[in-house]
Amino acid sequence: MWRIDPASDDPLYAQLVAQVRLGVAHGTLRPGERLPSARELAASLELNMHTVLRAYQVLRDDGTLELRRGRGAVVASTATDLTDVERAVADLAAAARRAGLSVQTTTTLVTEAMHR
Amino acid sequence: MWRIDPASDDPLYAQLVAQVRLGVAHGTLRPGERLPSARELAASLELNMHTVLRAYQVLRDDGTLELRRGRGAVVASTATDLTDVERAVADLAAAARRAGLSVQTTTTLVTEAMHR
DNA sequence: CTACTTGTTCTACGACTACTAAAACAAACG
DNA sequence: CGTTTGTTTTAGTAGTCGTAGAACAAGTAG
Repeated sequence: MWRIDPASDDPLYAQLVAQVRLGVAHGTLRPGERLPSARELAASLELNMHTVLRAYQVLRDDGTLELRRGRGAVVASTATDLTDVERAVADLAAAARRAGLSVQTTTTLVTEAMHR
Repeated sequence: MWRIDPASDDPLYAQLVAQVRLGVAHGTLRPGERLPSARELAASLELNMHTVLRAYQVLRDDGTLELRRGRGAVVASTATDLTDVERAVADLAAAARRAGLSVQTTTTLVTEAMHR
């Protein structure tokens, strides 16, 4: 885990957010599991503590993580079954690729569909 | 068409990009059709010409539009059938909503799935 | 050919975001 | 108790977003 690309267009904190979300969605990160502390993760990734903390705070506001002083960041207990979603995602990816759609156009379509 | 929200978190040019992409995907904008000139659209939306032009340039680099001086912005001829994609998008949106996933997490999953 | 339209390029500015940095603080842990 | 860890504050640099004005080049239309 924790593959950060400083040269990416996406902000560093957003990359962390996406990775945690994917980990939780895929079951790699299980509810109750503890993530590295902000200082620890920042040191190992050669980032600033605030950058890591910002990602953690986004995920806390999102309901994905629970943050407490002295304990650190813990994955919240969501416990939803994502098999349907995973299959739908795979189907969409295949259809979009077949149609020659870009990733951006595809996510734009998804965002629009979910905003209704 | 052309509903811009200056208070949105998304940049103005990104909103324009998304709307053109959706228009092309849904068939509202057909290949060969001409979009308003950058100055014209900027005036009617009360934006700066550069903001509109930036959106047009993103779409040109994307292959969605063709830009030529004196003529303006024209929808490129892609002509792909999107019925499969539309159905897959609707299925995914339903599954994600059923699982209680946020729009962001869902698009993150889609992005990841298409990057493989 | 001429006049007009339209995209292209350049410089510049103010506002905001992203990231880093150092420090001090408060709550929970062992 | 001391340690760990998130929280908050202040500060600086770099980059993006949007606006603005101007000049330029390649097409279009008459």
